[in-house]
Amino acid sequence: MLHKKIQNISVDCVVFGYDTKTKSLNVLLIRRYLESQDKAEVLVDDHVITGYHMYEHETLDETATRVLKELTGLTNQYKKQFKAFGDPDRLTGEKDLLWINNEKFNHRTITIAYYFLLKTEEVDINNNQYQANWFPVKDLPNLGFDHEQIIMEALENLKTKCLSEPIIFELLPDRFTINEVQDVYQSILNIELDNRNFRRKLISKKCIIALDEKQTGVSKKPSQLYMFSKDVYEKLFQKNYLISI
Amino acid sequence: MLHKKIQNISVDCVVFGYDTKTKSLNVLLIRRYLESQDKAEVLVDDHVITGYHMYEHETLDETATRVLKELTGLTNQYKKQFKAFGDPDRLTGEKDLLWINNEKFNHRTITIAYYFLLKTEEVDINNNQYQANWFPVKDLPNLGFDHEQIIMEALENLKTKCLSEPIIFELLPDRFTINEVQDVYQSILNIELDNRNFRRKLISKKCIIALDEKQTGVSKKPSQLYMFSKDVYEKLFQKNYLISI
DNA sequence: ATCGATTAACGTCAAAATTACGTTTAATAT
DNA sequence: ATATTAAACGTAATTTTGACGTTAATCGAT
Repeated sequence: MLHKKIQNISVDCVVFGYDTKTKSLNVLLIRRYLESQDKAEVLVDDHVITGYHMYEHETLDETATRVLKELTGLTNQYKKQFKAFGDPDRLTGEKDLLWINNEKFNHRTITIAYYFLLKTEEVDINNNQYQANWFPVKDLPNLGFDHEQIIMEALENLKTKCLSEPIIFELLPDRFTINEVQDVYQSILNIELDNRNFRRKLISKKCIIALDEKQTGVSKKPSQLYMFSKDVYEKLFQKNYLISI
Repeated sequence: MLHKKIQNISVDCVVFGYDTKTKSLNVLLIRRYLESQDKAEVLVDDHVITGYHMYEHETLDETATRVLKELTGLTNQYKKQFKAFGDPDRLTGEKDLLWINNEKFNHRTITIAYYFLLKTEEVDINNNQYQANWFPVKDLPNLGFDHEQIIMEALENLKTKCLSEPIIFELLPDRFTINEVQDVYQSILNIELDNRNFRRKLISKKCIIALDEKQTGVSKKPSQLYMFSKDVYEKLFQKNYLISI
C-alpha cells in the first residue's frame, strides 16, 4: 500500500527517558550531519528530535505512534500532544533546507508536537537507521530547526502535568524505590524535595504498593521496592479542585 | 496585499464568555444554515465555532487573533492554543462538505484549536457578518463537524488551567464581587464551593484588592467591589510544586 | 567477628491550611 | 418600623505541610 504524504504537516516527537544511574531526565535525539559534495565543508552538524510527515490516512496520534515505533521499536507508550508549531520561518534557516535523509525541504511546515515518556531500559537506541542518543535536558547539544524551543515547551508541559497525574511512573522501572521517584521529580522540576516529607506523602498513597522485595547487591542498607497500581489509582481517583492562583 | 491561503490548515477558536446575570459560562457560536437550490430541503442547520484557513505569512497565533477580531472586533484577549484536531474523517460527514460561506470544502483539514476568554459586555455580537450568539456550555445546540469535541476539550483545558492561573478574571468585569468570582469557578468546574471558605481564601490574596466602592441600586446589602492586580500577582508569584497525584 | 562506610527509613512538633458549620449586618421596599 | 434579601463575618476541629535529627540494615575491609 502506497501512502501519500501530506507535504506541509508533520508530527514531531520529544522522547523523554530517565536514567536512574545519573539521575538525569534525558531526551532522545538523532544527529544530522552533511558535508558538501567535495567534502570540503560541513553543511549541517546538529541534533534534532524525530518527526515525519503525516500520511493522508492517518490520525495525528497514529502518526506520532508510527514515528516513535520507527525510532525505538516501542508502541503503547504514554504520549501527549502538547502544542503545534507553525511560524512561517521555522524551517527556513539556510542550513535547515536539508532534511535528515537528504530530502529537500522548502515548504512551510506546521508540526504537531508530542512528547513520549518511556522506560530507558526498554529501548535499544541502535536498533534503527538513525544515530540516536540520549542527552540530558540540562545539557542539550546544538539543535536544528526550532527543536530547542519544542523540547523546552514539552518540558514545561511535563512539569505541570506530573504534578497532577501519575505519569512519573512511565519513566521508571515497574519496581522502584521511593528515592528513585523523588529523584525523577527533582530532575523534572529542577528542585530539591525533603526526603522525609516526600516519603511520608508518597507511602500514604493507596496506589503505591510495597512489594515483598528489596534491592540486592548494594553495599548499604537495601531499599524497599514499590510498584504503582494504575487500577487502584483510577478506582480511588477524585479530582482535586484546589484553587491555587 | 493578496494573502495566499494554506488549504489544509485552519485555526478554530472557542470563544468563552461569562454571563454574570445567568451565572453561565457561554460559548460564542455562529449558525450554519443552507437550503437546497429549490428551497425544498434544509441541507445544513447547525452551529459551529469560528475558524478560518491560515494565510501563508501568518503565525498560528496571528491566525487565531485575526479570526477573533473578525468575529468580535476584539484584540488582545487571553488566548490559549490547546490542541490540534486532524482525524482524516473529521470534515467528511455529507453535510459538512459545505463550509460556512458556501466555499466548497473537500480537503482533509488539520485544525489548530484555540480558546479565548473575554468579557461578554465588551462584545457586540451583531457587529459582524455572522449570526453569532452566546450559548451556555451546559446547553449547547446541535454542532457541526467535530466542534462539540473541540469545545469539550477546550473546557477541560480551561478547568485545569483556571485552578493554577488567575485567568478567571479575564471573564469578569474589571470590578467584581467575591461572589461573582465564586460563581465563575462554579460554572467552569461544575461544582459547589463553600462561600465562607472561598471568600476567606480569595480575600487573603494580595493580588485581590478591595476598592472604595460598593454595588449600587440593589435592594439588599450591597457587595464590596474588588479588582485583580496582575502586577501584584506577578510580583508575588511563586510556582507551587505541590505534588498531588 | 567487628567496625566503618553508606544510604534507607523512621519520628516529632509547630505552623498553616482546610473543612464544616451559624450568626450578624446593610441595604431597599412596604 | 419592619420584612426581605443576600453580603459578610467567625470559630473550632482536623488535616496537611515544613523543618528538623536519629536509628537501622547491608557490604566490605580488617
